[in-house]
Amino acid sequence: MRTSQFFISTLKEAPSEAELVSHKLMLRAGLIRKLGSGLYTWMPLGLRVLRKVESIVREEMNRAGAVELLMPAVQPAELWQESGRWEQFGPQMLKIKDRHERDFCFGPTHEEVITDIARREIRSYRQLPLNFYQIQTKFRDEIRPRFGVMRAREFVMKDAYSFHAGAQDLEREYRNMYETYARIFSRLGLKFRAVAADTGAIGGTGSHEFHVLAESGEDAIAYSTASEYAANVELAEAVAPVKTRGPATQKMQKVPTPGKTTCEEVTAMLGLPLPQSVKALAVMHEEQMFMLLVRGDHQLNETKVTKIPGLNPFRFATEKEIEARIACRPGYIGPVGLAKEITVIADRSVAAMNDFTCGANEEGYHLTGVNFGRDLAEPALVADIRNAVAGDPSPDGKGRLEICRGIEVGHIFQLGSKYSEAMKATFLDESGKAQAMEMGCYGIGVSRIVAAAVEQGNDGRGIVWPLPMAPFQLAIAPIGYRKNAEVRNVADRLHDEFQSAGIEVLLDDRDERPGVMFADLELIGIPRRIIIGERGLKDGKVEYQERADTSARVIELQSAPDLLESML
RNA sequence: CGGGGUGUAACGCAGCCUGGUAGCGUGCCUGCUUUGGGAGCAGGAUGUCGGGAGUUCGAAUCUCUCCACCCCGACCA
Repeated sequence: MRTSQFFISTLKEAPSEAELVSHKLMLRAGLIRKLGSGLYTWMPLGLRVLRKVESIVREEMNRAGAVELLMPAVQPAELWQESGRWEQFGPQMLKIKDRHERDFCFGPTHEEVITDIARREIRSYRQLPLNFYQIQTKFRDEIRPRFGVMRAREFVMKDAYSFHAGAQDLEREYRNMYETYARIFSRLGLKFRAVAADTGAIGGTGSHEFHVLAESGEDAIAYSTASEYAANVELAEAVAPVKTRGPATQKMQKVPTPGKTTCEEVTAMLGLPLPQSVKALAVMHEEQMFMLLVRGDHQLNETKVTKIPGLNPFRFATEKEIEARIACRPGYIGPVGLAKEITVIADRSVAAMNDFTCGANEEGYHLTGVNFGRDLAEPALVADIRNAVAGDPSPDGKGRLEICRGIEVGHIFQLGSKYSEAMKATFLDESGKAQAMEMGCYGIGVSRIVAAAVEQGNDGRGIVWPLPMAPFQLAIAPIGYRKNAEVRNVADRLHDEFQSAGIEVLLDDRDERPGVMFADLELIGIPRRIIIGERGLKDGKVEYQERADTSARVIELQSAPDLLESML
């Protein structure tokens, strides 16, 4: 490929809307262009990268025994009403009407469509198991699209759905997909980690997320330093502290804390350590109020709270509700002397505290030296309601937890029979009895992978692609292409040789000055380049440099075929 | 959705407070020179100043309204 026949459009400065490195670089390198919020054109150069990812995903899915198909992006409402998700999916689903005023949606996912296929096509256990997949554009109307194609509304996804005669076989395929995903991300050259995950809205039993590790990732991952344990912080169990509660050693005292409403402010003022304080949060389930207690240095985990019976769904109490039921302004509320109808739920670590500090239920005052059993009743319920933090014991009992950040690029679920039952996808088993199929589903954010790779691989000069994702494997940069016939001839010859050997080579025949060429080639991140100049050619030499190298090395023009050899 | 911010040339920005008919850098076009790290000189093109309404002799600038985009958003009780 020659630049003159291709399209490269780089920017010296990134558009101001871009915040993240990957977003900036993808715009500057001309990989993508924005059309609207969360809507991006994949420019020719970016599309080459996207296709690379797709084809690796496709190869590995095929190798794993999955079968590719392609479902419509636009789906009739009836299917979604049948599964109950037409309403449930909420505003994230783009709903549209056709000319007959019939309801459709632009598919955010395809469980319904594939289950419909399965119930029509699969009748016998003899046809099972099956794993169908597609690589396709999805649309999810995100509340806040951001970071370019990292969280776009329209994006490319590989989604696979498997069907099984029993739970055991589902588990087998789940493991198969787990291994396949690990192989895919390894082949893509990404640093990643598989973590246990919450099943979220899609439902089901077992679930793992695959995260590309990056500081800018939107998800926090807790992992053990001493074992394979890794989980999304949403899910990671914050185990009970090893230390049990100590005896009460202080008298409860009411101390004035005017204007100090946060645990940080109160402990700072009183000269106490932050972990000695308790944060009280008033939440509502319908008309009932609950008070949740977490240690001052901990954070509430809403997902965990939702799992407490009787608290799904819950919301935070308004200022008015707090004043009506506790007779106190927010900022000073606490569990002591609370009305009986307010249920107190304490985090495990709070339950193990003695002599703690909390709000006094009186504006401008907090209590110190508070102890359960003496100053107030034991909490009605002790549960895990906080986020795990670095230093917590690992839930598997091996080592301690560390926290890192990741970008979710894959997610696998054991769905069970949720959809097959709702949509009556049954098969006849060996005894001729109709049974609901067991299902699994497996997603990969293909377009997000591209952004994640840039996030993981970049330097001051631009993108550093993992070799398998690079838009071209080799660049030829001739200096004085138009002016010097010998330079031109050598460049053309090498281009043709490499190209016919199957190397994806880009010949920069724009006749730009060297600085411009180098800057562009480095920005777009082509992993290897050969520089051809009059100077070196006199001695039969050219230069070779890899993207990560700081300087080029001079090689014999004669040895170019060896170089080619090494690339194949 | 709530809060904050920004919309001026392809990109980055100034001008707005204090109203007087739009500018800088980069990029783009032409010519000459140059050619090993984003060239120099000379010449040139490009703006519904986000849209609409209003105030005014006069609006990028003031007022109202709509739109788009960006950032933050459990709580810190």
